[in-house]
Amino acid sequence: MFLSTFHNRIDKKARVSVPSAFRLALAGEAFQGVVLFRSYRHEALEGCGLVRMQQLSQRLDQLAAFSDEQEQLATSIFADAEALSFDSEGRVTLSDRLRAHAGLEEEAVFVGQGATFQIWQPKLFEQHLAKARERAKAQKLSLAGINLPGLNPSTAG
Amino acid sequence: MFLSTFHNRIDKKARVSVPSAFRLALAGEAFQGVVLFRSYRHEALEGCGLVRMQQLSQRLDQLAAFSDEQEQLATSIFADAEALSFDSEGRVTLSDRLRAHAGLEEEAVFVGQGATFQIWQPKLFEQHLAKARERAKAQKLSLAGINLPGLNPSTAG
DNA sequence: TGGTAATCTATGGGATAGCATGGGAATGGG
DNA sequence: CCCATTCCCATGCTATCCCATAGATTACCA
Repeated sequence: MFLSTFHNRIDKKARVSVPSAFRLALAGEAFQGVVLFRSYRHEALEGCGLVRMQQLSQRLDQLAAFSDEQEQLATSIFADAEALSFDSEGRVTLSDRLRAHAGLEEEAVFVGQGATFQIWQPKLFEQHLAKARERAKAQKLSLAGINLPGLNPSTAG
Repeated sequence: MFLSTFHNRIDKKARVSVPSAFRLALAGEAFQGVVLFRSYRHEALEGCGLVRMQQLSQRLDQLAAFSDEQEQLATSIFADAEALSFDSEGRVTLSDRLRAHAGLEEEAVFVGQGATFQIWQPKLFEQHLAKARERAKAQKLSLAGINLPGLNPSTAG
């Protein structure tokens, strides 16, 4: 599981430490590294382990229940994705293409999303988070019967 | 289950003992620690075990991969949550971010909420409790038809 | 029943290991 | 032969581990 947010530096060689908590979440996988691709919705990167990408691939193969749009989306993700392995210190090197898309220069914010994570340029993430929080608060999040204290007003005691 | 209220000190290293009763409630889980996040509704922290978060993550993941709502919810919930493991004495270290949100300095009040718990700054909790009691009194709240001696005035002999 | 010993919880502080970070050396493809 | 990437080592900081103490409660035994 990817939880919390971490704030790391990108050095002159475009290397950045993947937070140890995230590395721990991937410790069981054969491929020691992360898969990164450009978010189609945000000026940010999406990331996960290789295992998840494989599962996604299988689901696409077996199920034809996806819409054309979704299939296209998935295809573009696979085409865009890069598998980056950890160096001995737990860092990965970001390509120019990835950095350009997310506006990454000297700092990166790693954002846990449960099964996946995102990488943001600090200022952009600040804006994004403010918006997300506001909307979440306004909408009384009640998706799929999810009931979380502090999110659903109805659970007040 | 998290029951009762406990009053513990926060030391200079921002460590605080999680009440042994709460640790006992989490004894069966693989991850020995707690997940904390900032409450939306209060100037306080919400807490639970990692298992609860994983269940949430799975439900969210199955629901609608790549949907806007899914992503927004994931950001609101998981980006803010921190998984803090117990040290050998059953303490956790609070981050600056968590402490700032709840106004925590030297003391913390752990408040059982059943499936979850809260952490409050003592004075703020006192105020919160007073308000909650007042409201309950005014509305003569009953728990959805549940008749519990000592809670429902009407049952008094 | 009373008194003492043992245990557990909460707390504090010092030592140590791990993490994030930076720079140089070796490697290999163009 | 040059440039870019990867590997390896050094460093400061912080978090974690480990030990010590005190108070309270519980267990035990006479």
